[in-house]
Amino acid sequence: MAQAPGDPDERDLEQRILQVLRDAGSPMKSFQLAKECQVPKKKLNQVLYRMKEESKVSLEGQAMWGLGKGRTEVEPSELAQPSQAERPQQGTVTVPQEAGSWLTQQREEDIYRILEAHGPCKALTISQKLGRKTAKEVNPDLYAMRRKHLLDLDEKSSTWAIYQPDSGGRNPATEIIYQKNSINIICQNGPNNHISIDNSEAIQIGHGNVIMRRAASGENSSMAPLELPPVASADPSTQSSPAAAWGPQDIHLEKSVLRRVQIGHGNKMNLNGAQAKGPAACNPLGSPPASATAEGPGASFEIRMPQPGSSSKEEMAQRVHIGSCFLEDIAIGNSNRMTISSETAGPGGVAKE
Amino acid sequence: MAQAPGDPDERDLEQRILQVLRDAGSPMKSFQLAKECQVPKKKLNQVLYRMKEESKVSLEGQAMWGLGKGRTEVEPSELAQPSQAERPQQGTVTVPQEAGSWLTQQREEDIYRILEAHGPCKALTISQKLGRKTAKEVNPDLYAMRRKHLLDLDEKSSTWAIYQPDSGGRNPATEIIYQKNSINIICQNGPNNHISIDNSEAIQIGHGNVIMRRAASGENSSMAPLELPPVASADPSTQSSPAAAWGPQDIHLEKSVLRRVQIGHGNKMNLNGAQAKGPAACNPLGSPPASATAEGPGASFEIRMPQPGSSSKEEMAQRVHIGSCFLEDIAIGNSNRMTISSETAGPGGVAKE
DNA sequence: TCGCGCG
DNA sequence: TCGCGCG
Repeated sequence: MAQAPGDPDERDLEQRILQVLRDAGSPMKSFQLAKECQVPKKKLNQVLYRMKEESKVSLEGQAMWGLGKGRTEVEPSELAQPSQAERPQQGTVTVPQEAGSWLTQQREEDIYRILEAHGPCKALTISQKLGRKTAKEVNPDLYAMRRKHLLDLDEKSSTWAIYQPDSGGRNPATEIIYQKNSINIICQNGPNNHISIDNSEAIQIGHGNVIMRRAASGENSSMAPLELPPVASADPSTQSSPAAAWGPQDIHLEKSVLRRVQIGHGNKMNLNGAQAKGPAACNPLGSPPASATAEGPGASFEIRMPQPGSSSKEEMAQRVHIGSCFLEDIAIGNSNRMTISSETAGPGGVAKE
Repeated sequence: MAQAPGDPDERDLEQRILQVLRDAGSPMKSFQLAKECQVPKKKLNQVLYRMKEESKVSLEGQAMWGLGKGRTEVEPSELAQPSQAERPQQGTVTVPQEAGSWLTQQREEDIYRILEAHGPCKALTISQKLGRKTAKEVNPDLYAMRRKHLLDLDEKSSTWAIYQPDSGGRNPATEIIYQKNSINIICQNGPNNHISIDNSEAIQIGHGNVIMRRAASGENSSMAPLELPPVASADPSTQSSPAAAWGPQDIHLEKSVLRRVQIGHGNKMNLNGAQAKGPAACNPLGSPPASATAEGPGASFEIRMPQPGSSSKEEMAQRVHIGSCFLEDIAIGNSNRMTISSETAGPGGVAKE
């Protein structure tokens, strides 16, 4: 059978590989092994991967090889019975189960921390911060970490970053409704809707919300008071709102500047003498939020969720994600009320009711 | 330069590739192309990947090639200026930017739906459910979807599944609960809880919480005011909120600046007077806004998890993640109330009452 | 299992 | 850029 190497050259190479790995005492990169054994890397890999199947060697990281569990030509059946606590008999220290997985773990944590501290960067940069010289030295780990969904590679810029699973929609469809207007009414009936809002102000998301805004002083209310009368009539005595009718919410906010926002059902918001000022949120991300601050009355979204059966089975869920946002005076939920009475909003401003 | 193919064979092959793709009218697998062009796949790929750099072809899925954006030798500079609305002049229908990405999208959605409905399965199974015969036919898409973190491959069992980013901790190290504040009450009973809060102040997470804040003047009360009245009973008189109706919450905050925020159901928030500083709100992304803790009364977390016995079953869950955020006067949960009466919180405070 | 183009 | 073993 092809069980045995068959080719004498391969048998010889196999022994050389084992010897080199034993001498090294630690896992080695395949290119180093190829150099030591004086064979082309392709030939080496052919043998290495076969030896891996036979548990003679193990693949620690990408292109990183160590001695496997079976250090000699041991029958798998023999290994199956762990006899006693008599394992570490051939040197090789201890290393119970997974040969160099601890080292792999350490390397991955190092990489993770670098990306945490430094932000996205190229493989070469990561390597240098680890005291290495070439991207090649970290690429195996990087790609392995991508496979584990720890990292993400932007293939256009060859930039690695910590993978933020929330930033992208789960579903590959990922519909995005982009809004930037003064008054918007969006009705969603289907499931899996996704709304992305950017740089907005005075927002209501949900059912039957009300914003009462009485912008005083300032600019004479450059864009009209903005009053949004009760929508879904969800105001039967102010509060006895039948929460049962409300549907689930899945809210995802990212890279946004939000002010005086209500997200939920049956909310109310009273703003007296609002303060549109502020340091324009200091641009939390990078792209300028500038437009939103134009002190327009803001945008208003009115979202109607499925309401399949009316009652709340397991549907009454809220999923909220807020990332890289600047939020101020926000209410997210059901039956919220917000009253803001601020005077002397900005510096110098002395608004007396 | 090596810009031009140079090798006449390659030029010839290139033309054949383009002709075959044009005749086909849709993207083709590279092995099909190799058969049509009668060249080894390696040679074909060498040319295809070079042509890809020149935008003559595009890689739709893995090993799936289509005609690229630049159907001829168009200089990138020419494409850079979109002149007018005069784009689609070279035939090839419209297809503004991405050639066959729509097909890719369709295939990915099909795969996603199969895994959604059927649960984890092997590539062969997926292929068969798509009406194909071999795993080979879906593997390119599967691996591409793994790279996008849409799918996960269990390499031991060769099983594909929809990637659930929540199931594993982000950090390879493991879960970290990091707390460093004056008042912390954390109760977690449910499984798979994960809480990460950074640089917080006056936080309430849970149901039926109340924040009463009346920060007066500058220093004076650097740590005291914050009162946390009864929580559990949720004050039924005032609210009569049927907590049983409230559903689970899944909240994720990250890299955000939050002020006076309520997240939950039936909350109340009263703010009288000005708000805290301003500039601390800058830079929510880069280095942590450590200043937030400077003189804040600390953070308080009150989390009520599933409540095994009483009301709803396991539904009454809250999942909250807050990371790298600047938070100020936050209420997350149900039936919260927040009253903030601060005057002249800014510099040169002049406390009034 | 396969995506592979690799110099 | 590179992980590549590929039959």
